[in-house]
Amino acid sequence: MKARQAEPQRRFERFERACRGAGAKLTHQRAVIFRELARTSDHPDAETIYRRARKKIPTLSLDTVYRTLWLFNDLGLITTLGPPRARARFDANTSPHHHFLCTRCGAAQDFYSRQLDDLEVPDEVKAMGDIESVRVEARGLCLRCRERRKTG
Amino acid sequence: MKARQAEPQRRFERFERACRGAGAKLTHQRAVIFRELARTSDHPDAETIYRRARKKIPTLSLDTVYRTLWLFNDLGLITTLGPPRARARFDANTSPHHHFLCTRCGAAQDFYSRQLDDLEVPDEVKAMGDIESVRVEARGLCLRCRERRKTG
DNA sequence: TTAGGTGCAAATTCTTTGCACCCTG
DNA sequence: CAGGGTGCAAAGAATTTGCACCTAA
Repeated sequence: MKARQAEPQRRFERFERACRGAGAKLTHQRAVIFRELARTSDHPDAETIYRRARKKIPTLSLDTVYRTLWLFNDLGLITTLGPPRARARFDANTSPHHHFLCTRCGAAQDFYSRQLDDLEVPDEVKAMGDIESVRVEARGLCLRCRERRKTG
Repeated sequence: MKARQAEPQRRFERFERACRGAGAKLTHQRAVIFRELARTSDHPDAETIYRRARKKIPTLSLDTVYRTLWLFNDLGLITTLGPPRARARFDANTSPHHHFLCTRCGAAQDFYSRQLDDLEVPDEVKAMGDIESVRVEARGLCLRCRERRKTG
């Protein structure tokens, strides 16, 4: 686990390539923000990243952090926890089920699978706390958005 | 799939029991909001539920919807998509991995499992769109929060 | 009756935008 | 040097809170 996380350099090179490939400039801010996110595994929010990055760039502004993070997200360099562009979303279905989330529009669909309901997680995870539920989250472009991409 | 969702009555009874059990009053607003959420599987946000519930109770206010939803969440009657009390959270780890989320404090931890990386989802899901990733999301009380619950 | 619940309005918190200046390519 | 990027300040969303009245138990 430690070993897998110790690849900041590799990630940074990937970041450079992605920026160049997309014609996005490689600014100091972007580099610092990316490194700050790549060095941790605690899934920080924008405010937290802002606080940390300011130690390197005291003049950095929070809105730049937001813009930069969503750019990275669009470039496929990072992802978000939970539904994309999240605000709180609720689910009254308390029976075991799983989710498909559209990365473009955020739409969610339930799906069912006996096999997935009984998934075993590693002991390592059981040691993180008292597990209440285990669900599968599939992400991708939903049919409607795939259609739209072709059209508009 | 249809069959499993067609249990609004059962859900509603569960809702009544949970309210009574917790000493929470069974108000008209709560009943309507719960039913509105239980009847759908589209994982609406608070605003959407508000719009729908207003057809039944035109004087309903948005803040009541919020209060009610979080109450239901605390009673274990509903859950949220993604991290609890969500604001956007970011992840620069693009290698296959999975998440443990604390339902109390929202903390996230990564975990790894070759076996879970290769999870197969039902064909039904592949028909929902172009799947980009499949991850496992385990939820529960993290060690720190479990400790706190005992103490304070 | 009465404690908890609701609606309203105002306050917060979180995120996005417009614009003038700056810097990478 | 040109066009995208940044910082600032202000706007806009989303969510929460204080308070007086209302209602289920």
